[in-house]
Amino acid sequence: MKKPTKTQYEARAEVLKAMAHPSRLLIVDELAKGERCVCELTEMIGADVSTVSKHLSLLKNAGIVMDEKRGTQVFYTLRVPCVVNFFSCVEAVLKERARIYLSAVAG
Amino acid sequence: MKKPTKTQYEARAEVLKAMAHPSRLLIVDELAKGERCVCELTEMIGADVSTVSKHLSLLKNAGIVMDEKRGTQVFYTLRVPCVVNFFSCVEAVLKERARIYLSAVAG
DNA sequence: TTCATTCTTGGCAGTTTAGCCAAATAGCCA
DNA sequence: TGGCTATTTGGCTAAACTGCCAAGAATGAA
Repeated sequence: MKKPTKTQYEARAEVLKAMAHPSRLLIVDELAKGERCVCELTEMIGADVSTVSKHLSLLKNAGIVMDEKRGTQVFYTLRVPCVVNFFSCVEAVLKERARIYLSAVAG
Repeated sequence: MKKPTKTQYEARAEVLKAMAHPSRLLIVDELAKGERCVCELTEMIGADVSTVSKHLSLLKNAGIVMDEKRGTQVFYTLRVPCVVNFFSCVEAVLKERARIYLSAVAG
């Protein structure tokens, strides 16, 4: 990887943006355990089905998940499981942020 | 890590959202090589200084970078270097996406 | 066919984000 | 102090995002 172009950064940003939403992170986290239908995810998230469906289609367009229709249900799975690894680093950032906050309070 | 709460997913999303922008990805990529002042980053990005400054302050609030003022210049560094590791997985997603696209074209 | 279920799509209102310019702030030097 | 450079902040507009409801499409059962 030499020097990514502007377009490459845009493509990368698109992938990250697809994950940068609480409900979509919950979806990814849940799919890491195995396939789930839209109805199951909808119940977990507690939003309108149409909202969840749009989140899923966004993740699908980003290339992160894939879907498979079986009967009236649609099951989603992670297409690129490595995205789950983001969490540990994100947690590290959050810990760091807590540290900053505490040291600011302590003066 | 048992079962992240809604608030935890929101915090995580905030971190990812901070990275989900082409210019901010470029910044992270560049800071991975070492500290840079605002002026250097501004030249690389090719946007108004004020715009770059806002991107940096966003990354800083997210806990991803930190700044140090020396003279009239402000130098930024990665506070949590592991974010650089996101790229390889993001690239995997992009490759997968290209594969989907090609198979769609091929029929 | 008709009905019920599951999911997707269209459309709308409210909120957030991006990027520019202008103005304010901070540090350095004469 | 005054001027110069580097950076941040405020304000504005345009664009993008979110979530709901309503409507449409697909499947299976009666």
